[in-house]
Order: sequence, then structure tokens, then C-alpha cells
Amino acid sequence: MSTDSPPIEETPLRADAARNRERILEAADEVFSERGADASLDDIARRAKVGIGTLYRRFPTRDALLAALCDERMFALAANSRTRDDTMEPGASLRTFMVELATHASHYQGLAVVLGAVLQSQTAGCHAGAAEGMRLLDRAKRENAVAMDVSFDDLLCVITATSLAAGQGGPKSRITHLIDMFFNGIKRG
Amino acid sequence: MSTDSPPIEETPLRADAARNRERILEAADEVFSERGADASLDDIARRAKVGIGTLYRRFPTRDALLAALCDERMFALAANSRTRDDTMEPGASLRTFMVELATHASHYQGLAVVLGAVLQSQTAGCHAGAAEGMRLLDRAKRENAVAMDVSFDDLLCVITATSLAAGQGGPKSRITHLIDMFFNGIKRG
DNA sequence: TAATAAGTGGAGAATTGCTCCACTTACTAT
DNA sequence: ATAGTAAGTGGAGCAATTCTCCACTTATTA
Repeated sequence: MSTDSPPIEETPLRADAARNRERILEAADEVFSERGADASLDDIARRAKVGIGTLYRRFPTRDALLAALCDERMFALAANSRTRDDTMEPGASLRTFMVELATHASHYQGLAVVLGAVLQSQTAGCHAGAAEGMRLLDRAKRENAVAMDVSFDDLLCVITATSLAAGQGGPKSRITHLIDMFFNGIKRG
Repeated sequence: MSTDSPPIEETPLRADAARNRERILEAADEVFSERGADASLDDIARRAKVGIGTLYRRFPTRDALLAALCDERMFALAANSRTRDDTMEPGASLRTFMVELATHASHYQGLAVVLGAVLQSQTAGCHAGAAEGMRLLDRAKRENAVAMDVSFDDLLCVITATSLAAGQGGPKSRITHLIDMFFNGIKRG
């Protein structure tokens, strides 16, 4: 719930600080990829050749760092979805979005657990991603493609579960399988 | 996958050791309830008035301690299910079991994340619980109450997500809502 | 009532998170 | 150019935590 303060003003970084910020993000991507989303922040600072204090100054929490890393990708995700949506059934469109988001959320081991927190951080990309998800859900409900009592949180919950399962070593097809089950239900007869 | 070595032989504990084991379990239940499943093990040892070495000797890992705590409850869960199952449709029976398991898994904050690991530990109760779940799923498939391509891991995944969502402060009704969605599917039209 | 196997506790090493502040450096106004 | 200053930096250091190791203690048994 609750996302209506879109653009957060930021005083522009000094040139050296911007450079360091980029270095930290690169190092963080490497280290998180190798060791998972709960890797040591000291490792990241060391690999970026930056003091640990600098890392904390720029990213006060681990979630802030993860959110910054997700930002670009989430932007792309939302953009893809918007173009795709023109030529797709609302249900299928929502389903595709969920698969993509779940795939993203299993990019680092352990990212899924904090996905909710990351999505609520007010970076532009995360904001765009969440907004797009809500838009798709609304449209699907309006056109009677999904049940009315489904909330965005419910979707997020399923996405988290899916990423969690995929992250624990299962094959990639597991993601679509789980999300399909969620769309179609497992009950028969 | 993989559970066919049921009864693990244990050489009986010395009287004082058994007493300490019980003290540790009581303290662990208190501390985990207050501070979540990732609380400090030192705190637990201190509350149990036992050295930290004693705790580690009895429970080599955090998961082992959690598994021991889950043991009794899982036993009860499996027993309840078995008696209930006589008078219930297979689909409804499975659904009820999942709601109960998810409720249990949100008993401590953060327990859900390690539920899979805990269930695979070979304590008698966890073994009984997992076995019962598999039995229910098999029967439901055999009587054509749920789809054939649903695995026990899939159920566990949904249960984990559900507990995760419930544990993060949502109301208890969330559990049944999520599991119902999973049974019925969200697609309409 | 020895003998001994089982059990105990806690010091301490290793790791990590995070803060604080004395120093350094890029920007800008003149 | 350059002086003034706000922004930025790095890493020492404290606190919390996990986990091991082993000299000591105690229940059990023959």
C-alpha cells in the first residue's frame, strides 16, 4: 500500500563521490552475485577500493544498496511490460510481468526475502516497477480476468515464494510452473 | 524428495544432560518468541543457565534447535490430520493441513524462511509431518482432487510464502486467503 | 567406591555491522 | 589564480555474534 510521493529530489553528487558510488555498485553486484544478498559489506568496500565509511555514507542500509542495484532493472521491467501490454490479454500480461519480476528477484541468492522492503524503497525504478504491477492488476480485475479479492501484496507474496524456490537451486522452469499454478489453481474435479 | 530412513537410534542421555536439554528448549521457545528465529544463541544459553558450549553440543546448528522445538507440534499436526482425514474430502483435507502448517510456521518471526530445512531434519515429528503432507497430496491426486503436476515442494513453497506474509504483521485470515487463492486460482473469465 | 565415559562451561578467535571524526578534496565566488 | 568551505573519505575501534576447544566436573556401572 501507499506510494504517492514519486520524485525524490537529490542534490547532485560531487564528481569524485559519483565515481565512488559507481564503483561501489559494480563491486556490490559482483559480490552479491558470488556470495548472495547477505554477503559482507566490508568485502564490497574492499573490492570497490573504498573505505567502509564511504559505503555506509552512500547506502545507509543493505536494503538501500540492494534497491539501488535493482533500480535500472526494474525500470526496464516496467518499460517492457508497458509496451507488451498493448497487444496482450490482461491476464497473460500480468502473468508475464510476474514471471519477469520473480526471475529478477532470484538474481541474487537471498534477494527474494527482502524483495518487499526493496520495492517499498523510493528509488525511481522500484517505484515504477511497483506502479506497473498495480496497474496491470487493476486492469485485469476491471476486465474480469482475475478475481476481485486479489491484492498486490498477494502477488508479491507469490513472487517471493517463487523466487525463494528458484533461488534454492531449482531449475528456471520452476518459476513459470509455480506462477501458472497460482493462476489456474491446483484444484480439480 | 528423499525420506526413507525413519528411526534414528539415539543413545539415551545422562540424567543431567536430559535436564539441561529441556531447560534449553524452554529458554529457546521464550527467546525465539520474543526476538524471532534469528535471536542470539548466547541469550538462550544464558536464560537456560547453561554454558554456550552445552547448547552447541546438544544442538550443533540453529536449525537443529528449531527442528527440536517444532517436533512436538509437528507430531500433533500429523495426528490431527490423520483423524480428520477419515471424514473429509481429500482436497479439503489437504487444504486444512496446509493452513495448519502455515500457521505453525509463523509461530516465530522468521521461522518460515528455514521451514524447508527444518522439515528435512530427521527428527521424528518433522518426519511424521512431512510424511503426512505427502500422503495427503498423493491421495488427493489419486482421487483427482488436485492436478497431477503438483509436487510436495510446490506446496511447501506456498506454505513458506504464506507464513512469511503472515509473519510480517498481517492478520491471521491472510493465511487462509492465500492458500485458498492457491487452490482455486486467481484467473477468471 | 574406583574407573570412565559423558557432560560442562566459558575463554577466546574470527567475523561482521556500524559509528565517529580527524583529515582531504572538489567546487565556487571573487 | 586561489582561498574558503561544504562535501567527501577512510579506517580505527567498539559491540554483537557465531562457533571451537579443552581442562575440569559428574553421573553411571561393575
